[in-house]
Amino acid sequence: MATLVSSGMRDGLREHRRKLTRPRQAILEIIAAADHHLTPAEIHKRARKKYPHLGLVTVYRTLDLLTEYGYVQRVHFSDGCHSYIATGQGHAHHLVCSNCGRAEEFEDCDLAPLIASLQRKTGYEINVHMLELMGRCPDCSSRSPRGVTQIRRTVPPRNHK
Amino acid sequence: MATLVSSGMRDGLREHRRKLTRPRQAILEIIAAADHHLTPAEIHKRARKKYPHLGLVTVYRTLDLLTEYGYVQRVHFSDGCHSYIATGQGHAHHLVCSNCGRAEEFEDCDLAPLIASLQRKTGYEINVHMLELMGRCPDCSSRSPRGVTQIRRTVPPRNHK
DNA sequence: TGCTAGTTGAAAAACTTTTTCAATTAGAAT
DNA sequence: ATTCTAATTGAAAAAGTTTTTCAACTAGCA
Repeated sequence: MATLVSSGMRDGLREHRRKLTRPRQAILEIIAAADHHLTPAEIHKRARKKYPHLGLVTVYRTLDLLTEYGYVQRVHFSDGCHSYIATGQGHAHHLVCSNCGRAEEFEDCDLAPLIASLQRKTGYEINVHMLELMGRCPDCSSRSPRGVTQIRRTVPPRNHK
Repeated sequence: MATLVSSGMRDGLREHRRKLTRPRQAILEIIAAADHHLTPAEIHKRARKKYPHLGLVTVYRTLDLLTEYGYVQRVHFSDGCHSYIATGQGHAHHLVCSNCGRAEEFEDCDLAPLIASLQRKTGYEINVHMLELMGRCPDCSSRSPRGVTQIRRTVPPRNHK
């Protein structure tokens, strides 16, 4: 598994004359192994366990690189902070559980009709979109139907700043 | 016009036992008069011309308040920065021109079918969404069809940070 | 006119993200 | 294996935005 990550990534990086370093491996492995989105700080903390030397700056740089090459995706939050999540195949958006942080991916094309209709109505050439959806996942919904008791919170509730 | 802004706002604020102060008037007037989204820093700069004492902290606090009560809306950018724009009637999203910053509003209900379909597919109770669309508006498109020459740029090109 | 809760501004703090730069290292060539 | 070189790293500092603190101030009501 770690091998898959590494070999797939090595090839991808080679095409761009980029190197597969231990820090980069550590970071991608953390993200690939996570079951939900992670902040740069959290990624740093986790990756340090495997590679204690790792600096936060490298995490940021690596996340930029991985995002650019499509290995991970940025998740935007309304407070302006970002989290990162491994990329599935060809998907582009996430529906994140506001309680446990679990994320479902959905396809870009679900948004296509809306964009097409708006382009027609407004005359804009729409080329960038950012969509984030949040809500309670089925598990969290059934565990606390009133939204009061929160049984397993795996995501920092508030400012992950 | 300024009167309309003030009187409408005074009533709204009174309901919440909030005061209509000079700083708040100045800030809302700036946003209402603008033809496109403004960053807190830009709002601060402009509002200072009318009310030189104004501190940036007050701008942030006022923007939170105005957003909460629905007088303005936050526009999210992928770099994590925010801009603010006056709220139209019942609209909820914006399509922002990446060249000149002009913004079109479109209705929340345009997004409803997508959300309904995702709720059905995933079982999530979706209660928060954030959608930002960007592209070239018709004017900017026709002025520089190749996207090379940019004739009137009224928005800071890059990091408004 | 006075009272009081709400508001303000300045300074400092809190954070996230970026820049700089000397030291290090992966990967290709030898 | 060894060498070479461009890419990469980490530490520190800088750059930004946004929040917190707190004493002074003020809008709105009695």
